[in-house]
Amino acid sequence: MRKPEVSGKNNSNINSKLRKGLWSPEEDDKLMNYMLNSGQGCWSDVARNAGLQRCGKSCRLRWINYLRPDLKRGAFSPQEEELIVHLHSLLGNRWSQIAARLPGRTDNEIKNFWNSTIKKRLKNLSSNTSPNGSESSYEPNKDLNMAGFTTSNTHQDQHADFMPMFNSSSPSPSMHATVLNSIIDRLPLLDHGLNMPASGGYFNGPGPCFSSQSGVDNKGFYLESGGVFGSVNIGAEGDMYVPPLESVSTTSDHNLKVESTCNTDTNNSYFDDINSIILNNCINKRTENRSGLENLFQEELTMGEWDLEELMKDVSSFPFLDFSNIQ
DNA sequence: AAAAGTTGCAACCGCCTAGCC
DNA sequence: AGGCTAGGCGGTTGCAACTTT
Repeated sequence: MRKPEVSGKNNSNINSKLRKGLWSPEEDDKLMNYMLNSGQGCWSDVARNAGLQRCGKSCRLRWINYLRPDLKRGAFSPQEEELIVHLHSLLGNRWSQIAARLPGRTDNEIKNFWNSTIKKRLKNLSSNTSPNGSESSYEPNKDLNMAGFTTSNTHQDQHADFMPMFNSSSPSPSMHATVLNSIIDRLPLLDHGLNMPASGGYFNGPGPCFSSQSGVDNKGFYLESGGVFGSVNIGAEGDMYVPPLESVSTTSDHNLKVESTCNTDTNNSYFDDINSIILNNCINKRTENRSGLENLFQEELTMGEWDLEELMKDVSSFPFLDFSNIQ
């Protein structure tokens, strides 16, 4: 944490007035009141109109990570931990994508949680289970990786974080990548207000608000205990409404770009089917053993059985997955 | 009780992309 | 096409709080 401070830049009158560091309760009140009354617009306007001597970016961050009314706060539940582990094994360090599937949680919160609690736990597990007990052999993602992704911790190797390992009999890596992306694209995604309309429509009702997305079928899922998502419940509320799926594909250098070949106009039944297959493959299996995270992590270390061959078989029967253009 | 070490997490930084002109 | 700006993201930092010695 940082002490509240005034920016030290002297070459700009504006910058020299901008505060940095911790937010005071008064600042929080100003931002909260402004957001509740006026809604989100341009963040630099928000900062100015709310009477805050902060940059827009700082206001945005404060709102998203701390002030948003739908934030859950508090410790992560075992179910949430489990889900984070699963999602991380699929998505890597795409914290925003992971957060989008955890209602009331922010990417920053999940990132911090991962880097402190889960990494530490895995490190301990790894040192306990490795033959030589050497800590230097610790590779977080590799330990976790039920899908067999190879990992690296270097910034430049983030691409590799998401590359599946293939044996000699596997189809081409690009085909697998396509399949993986189609899987990722179909993981349930929660839009908990990070992308609010400028009109302020976000505040039309109390509590969490899931917005619909234009251009995508609005069906979504309703998840029940023991349903599509197995026994994974999110928080005390239990059941979740999950809005339509959103593509995860990205062109950022930090992430592997895998072109989705999916047709977004796909018949809903395909979404239902593919989600059943995917979620049954990558989540339900893992929730069968409910005797605690230790077991879960141990399982991750020893099984790694996310059967891509089986998945290929399942997935390839869906016409919206067109592999014909894969090189 | 005090110093040293560790942890948790809020906030910043730098990079990237999209949109606008 | 190129420059500028805002928003978004992941990585990193810094420090209060907590724990250990």
